Amino acid sequence: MPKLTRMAGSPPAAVEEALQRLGRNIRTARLRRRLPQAALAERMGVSRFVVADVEKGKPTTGVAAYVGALWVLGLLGDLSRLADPDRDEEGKTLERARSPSRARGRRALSDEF
Amino acid sequence: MPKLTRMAGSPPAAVEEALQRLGRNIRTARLRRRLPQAALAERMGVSRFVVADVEKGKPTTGVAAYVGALWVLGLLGDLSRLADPDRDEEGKTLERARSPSRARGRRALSDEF
DNA sequence: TCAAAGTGTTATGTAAAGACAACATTGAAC
DNA sequence: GTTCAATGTTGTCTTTACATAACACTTTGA
Repeated sequence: MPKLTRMAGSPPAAVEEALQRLGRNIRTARLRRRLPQAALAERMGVSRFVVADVEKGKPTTGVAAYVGALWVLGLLGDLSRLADPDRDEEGKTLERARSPSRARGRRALSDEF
Repeated sequence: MPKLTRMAGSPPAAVEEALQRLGRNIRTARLRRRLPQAALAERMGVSRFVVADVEKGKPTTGVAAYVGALWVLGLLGDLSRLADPDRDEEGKTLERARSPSRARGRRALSDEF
């Protein structure tokens, strides 16, 4: 990836913090299971450095590394509720009586920050 | 990344499905908000192709893209519960009366699948 | 129906993700 | 304390993620 995109290079504080917390949580779960980084890495099929990056919350690391770690640790279940349409109350409100397969027409979220 | 790691290249079905569902959920949330891929991408500071990849659940795409999309859509809150140590019951059980900062000693999860 | 906007697809170039290696540092077990 | 495994750090090399651009296809709003 060229130039380091804004999101990956210097993400907004909220995104950065969310990733760091996720990394810490994964580390906590790993330590509780008495699993060295290298062992977790082996089960994921990556090098131990990727696990270290995940635990640091590195934004440029691939999703598969994060999700794979959750999988090995048996914590994949929580992921299913992420952005769950059934729980997206604001989304349900915005979607007034229609489900288009493309985003056309006036945009609900066009310029509010 | 050389060779396309096992996790990123051909993830276990559970991981692949989890990513695809997440991608679909993000897409649903975007459509409900009447936001074209390009507009979401612009707010994230990436190209529209990255958004398309996220919605497909592409495993090699950076986490920041996924989390950034959730952020723009106002769905970052759900992420904080991912791998939450307080909710990791199995982890709490395994951690019998200690919190090491390194994984040493007999491993709890060493060869069970 | 039909035009315009949204989305998908393909191709090319570039900069970084991830592997691997070697060494330093840290902390748990004894 | 001492030892040794776990983790952090640095550096090189290969492969690929992402940007950009051009074009085809599809949906929807008028």
